[in-house]
Amino acid sequence: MTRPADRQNATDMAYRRLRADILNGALPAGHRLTETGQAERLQLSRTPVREAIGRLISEGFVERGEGYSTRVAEFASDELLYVFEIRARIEAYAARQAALNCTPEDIARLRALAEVMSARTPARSDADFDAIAEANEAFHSLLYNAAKSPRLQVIIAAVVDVGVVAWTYRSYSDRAMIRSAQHHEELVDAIEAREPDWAENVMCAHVLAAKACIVGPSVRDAAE
Amino acid sequence: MTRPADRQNATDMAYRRLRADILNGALPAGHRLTETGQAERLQLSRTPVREAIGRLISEGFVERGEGYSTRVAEFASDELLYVFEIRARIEAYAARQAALNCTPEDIARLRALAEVMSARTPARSDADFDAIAEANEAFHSLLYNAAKSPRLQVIIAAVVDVGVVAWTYRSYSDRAMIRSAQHHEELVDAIEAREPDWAENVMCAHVLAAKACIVGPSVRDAAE
DNA sequence: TCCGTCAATTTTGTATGCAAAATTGCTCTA
DNA sequence: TAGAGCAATTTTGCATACAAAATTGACGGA
Repeated sequence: MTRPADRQNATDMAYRRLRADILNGALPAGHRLTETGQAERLQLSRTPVREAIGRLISEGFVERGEGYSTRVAEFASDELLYVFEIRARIEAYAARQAALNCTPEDIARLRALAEVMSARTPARSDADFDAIAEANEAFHSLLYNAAKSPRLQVIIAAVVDVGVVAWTYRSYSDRAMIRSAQHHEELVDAIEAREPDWAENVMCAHVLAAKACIVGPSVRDAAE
Repeated sequence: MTRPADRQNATDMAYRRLRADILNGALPAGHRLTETGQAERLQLSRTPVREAIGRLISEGFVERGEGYSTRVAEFASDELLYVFEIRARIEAYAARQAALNCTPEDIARLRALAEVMSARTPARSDADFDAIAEANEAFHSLLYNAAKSPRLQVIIAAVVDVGVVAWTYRSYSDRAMIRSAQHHEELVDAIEAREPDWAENVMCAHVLAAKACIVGPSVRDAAE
């Protein structure tokens, strides 16, 4: 068995599974990772696991201490604040580029996703939450892809996913959820109007609003 | 020989050498990379070279096409513009954090570096150019480290180094060089004054000025 | 001459072997 | 019993072997 049957290489699979397990908490911060141990758990040899861990280290999800100590990275609470600050800037730029470059088809798809979110807001059931989260992810992905910059993809992988560690719409109040849905609609309007400044600032507000929902008002000013 | 004598592992060495060769043009954009070929060139086995190439791919310096085709990534000319736009935002944020977090020792070191640059400006010899470039790199590194965020390090590796592909002070006019030196001094002043907004905006201007020097006025508006 | 087909070579993906460094834990001594 | 020292195990880093996929090139037919 040199190649998994599902037409996808083992390294990528190991990377995705490890990252997913870190992000969803199955591998909690501080947990020790050994190549052999994970290889056994994922039913792979050391090589793909080793490469996956290498990528996760270079992206900051995993840390190497002194000696043979490889652990899931801890996120200092203010690190999460920084991440949102960086996200606000990067995603605002992506929105700006989208306003300049989006095709009409892209805009139609964005609008459809924004409407899904609005229709389900405020969420009242697990199905609502899941549908909103899914549409939200698709919305933001579409936006990143509209700014056709490989560099932007790398950055977003490094930053956005980290923010997601602690992220869930379930921590949003009804007001925050309604506002979030309105932000998405406003973004589409700004992009359709080809107003890069508008789009940029709405997106910036959107991310900073998310930050406030996640970290809570009590520590809101700690980063500054 | 399992460990190179110079107390540094082979994977990191391969990564640094490959990246350096890409950035300085020894491995030009579009050049095909094979694991075996580079392993032979760098006098290493395939494993560390493979891991290094994997990192370079995830950072966007190297691309995999269809099939067995692995090449040094091409930078579309507008990609370089995007990179400067992203840099302006990220580095401005780093400067902001520096204004908030720098220690007095950091500030003293920044000032010393800024003074080195000013003293050599405008550059009249290769020694001047080299000294300025070195001080400039040290200055910016110090700034990134002041914002103690691992995430920021990853982003900067992915973005800042790319901008350096085409970068050299030699393409600066005397006026631009003088302005650049003044920007550095102003940055230190803003940081010392603990004025995050001032630092942020000076840095933003600094990067956008660099963009104008690199890409030239003729294509200055192409990104927008 | 040009094009299709097939075999040889190249390249990548994965597994595994081996050595060095680090950790662990056991034993022996005081 | 507590602690120091040493041996066994674990873990990582690198090299290499092997299989599958892709490329290349040569050969033959039209």
